[in-house]
Amino acid sequence: MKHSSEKHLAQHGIHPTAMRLLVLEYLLDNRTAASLGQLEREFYRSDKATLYRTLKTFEKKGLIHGVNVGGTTVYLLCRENCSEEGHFDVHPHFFCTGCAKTICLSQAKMPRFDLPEGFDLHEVNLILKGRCDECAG
Amino acid sequence: MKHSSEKHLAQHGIHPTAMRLLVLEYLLDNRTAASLGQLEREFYRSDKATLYRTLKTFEKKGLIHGVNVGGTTVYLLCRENCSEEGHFDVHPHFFCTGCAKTICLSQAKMPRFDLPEGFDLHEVNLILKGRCDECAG
DNA sequence: TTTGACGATGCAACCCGGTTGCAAAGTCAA
DNA sequence: TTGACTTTGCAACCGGGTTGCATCGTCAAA
Repeated sequence: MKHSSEKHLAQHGIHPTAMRLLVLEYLLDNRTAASLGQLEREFYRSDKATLYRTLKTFEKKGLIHGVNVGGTTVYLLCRENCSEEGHFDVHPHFFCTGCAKTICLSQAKMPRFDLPEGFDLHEVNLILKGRCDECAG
Repeated sequence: MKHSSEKHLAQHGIHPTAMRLLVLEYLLDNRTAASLGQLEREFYRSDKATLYRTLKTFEKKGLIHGVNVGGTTVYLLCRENCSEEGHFDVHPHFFCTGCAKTICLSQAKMPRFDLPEGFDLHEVNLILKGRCDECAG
């Protein structure tokens, strides 16, 4: 499916290089979030900085979004409606303390929050931690 | 009120040293969360490791709790019912992108979350980001 | 086909928060 | 006073994240 990944990149205005295709396909295949460290381990031949900049490019162009999970940032593919204009798929994420995977709870709605008078809400960072179905039990 | 801080420490089984009293009083006075970095700046004469261990001791003994805000951990005083046995004051926190202060929204209730089948929830990390009443406007 | 511009890559180095080992200093009770 | 235990200070380290810079690849204009 190299073709479709290239298209995917093109749709977000990202020049498709070998590295970028590899990273994108890894994210597509893997279905869970990946951190810079994971990518470093996966693509041990290539450079940290390149991977870092690849992720940053993807994020800027609205292809993935970063979630901070206890100190490190993991990246997940965005749903359709994100672009360079902004990220619009705000939803909770679940971090499994067993397998250390992070998954989107895209179907879960973000609850409403009542802030004190005069407060202005821009962003909600919601991480649920526990064990996934495979690790619980 | 040195006396009351000492009592505060004693209640949690913490030996009251000069450093610990200073840090506790700083936390009491300041009313917002403090990071290790902030403490380093505030008590620039003293050592990072000491401050670090002070915070860790406080946390372990249930006097403060740490909240991860975009990469760095900030610490806030706990409400009454925390101890070495565990932390029981789960609530959202608000991080102001203007003044970089973190405050407890202790009055706000943690919403319920519906997880997929078989998932096990242990901990909720909820950070609201935006501007506080002083920084908005 | 050559040249030049620009983007992508690799390498090295750095920053910063967090953390640990170890020796010195302090505390306290026997 | 001694010895055990705790706290502190110093130094060093670790890992994630980030940047500067030189090199390389690509592509289009000359």
